[in-house]
Amino acid sequence: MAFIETFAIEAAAPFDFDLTAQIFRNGDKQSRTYQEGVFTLVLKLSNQLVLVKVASAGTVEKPVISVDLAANNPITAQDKKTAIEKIKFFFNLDFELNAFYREIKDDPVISQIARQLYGLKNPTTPTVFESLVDSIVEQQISIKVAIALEEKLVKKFGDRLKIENGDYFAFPMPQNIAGATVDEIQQVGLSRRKAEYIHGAAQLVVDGKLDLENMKSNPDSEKIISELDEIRGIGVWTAELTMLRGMQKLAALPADDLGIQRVISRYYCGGRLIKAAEAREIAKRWGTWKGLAAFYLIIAEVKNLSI
DNA sequence: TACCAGGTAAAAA
DNA sequence: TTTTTACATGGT
Repeated sequence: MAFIETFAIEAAAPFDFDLTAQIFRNGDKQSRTYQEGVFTLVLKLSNQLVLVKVASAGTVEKPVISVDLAANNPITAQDKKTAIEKIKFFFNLDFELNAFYREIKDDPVISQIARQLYGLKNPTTPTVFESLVDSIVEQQISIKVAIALEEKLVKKFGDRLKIENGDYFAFPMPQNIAGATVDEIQQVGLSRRKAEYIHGAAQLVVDGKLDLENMKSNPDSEKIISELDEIRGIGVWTAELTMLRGMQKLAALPADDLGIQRVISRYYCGGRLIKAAEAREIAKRWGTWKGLAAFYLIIAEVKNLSI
């Protein structure tokens, strides 16, 4: 018999939960997905795994989400508190999107896209480590291949939660990865190099030599990039992607990314090939929200929005 | 079939 | 110092 906690969380308006959660609609049902209005993920809390289900319970202008926690052991007050913090961070619930919309109002291209994607937020990962590992996996390979490899990684090394007649998996902890051999990591289909990178990064976290969570509160982005860049297997692209996706650093723009170059070109340069420097130049007009603006362009491309 | 896809480190020039 | 290559997998 499972232990259940149900409650609601208010979010800063505007926020379109369903639009935001849509990027998970093809996600793995056993770890993270969005199906029929319900977003599901597994969180590793202090003493146990918890299955989290989130749905919209409000409107874009009066956003409220309902949260349903399910676990095999009693859910403590501390567990509930941590879960709320994680969910708030995951969807950036306290972030005021209007600050972004105000900054871009003089750019007709992005502001028109923003009108069509009104209330969209940039979801993150429950831990920075998860974004870092995902970013390494995604180096050089297509996003579809990367997702397939990430799913295998989660099921091979992530902790399993058996609940409600189903099996669910949390993203592997650093100690799960560091405790495995490079051979075992490579077996999910990664290159030898990437298996070494991921194992090495996990080992640094376990040894206390790399405090990824602490980087969230560091306002010096250049410092974070240079610190991550020193780690084997992590370059500027991986560092910036990790900051944008794992730390809610919405100013971070992975300008070396071919996909980001493509969407910037589609909406600003008529589709011709552009380089990172040109992408960064165009991004200057987005001020401190470069990464969030790029995220809007990516979603606009996926939805094939025109301006 | 061969080539490419949201890079990086190491080798070669 | 700058340029080229190996890397693993799945889609086209």
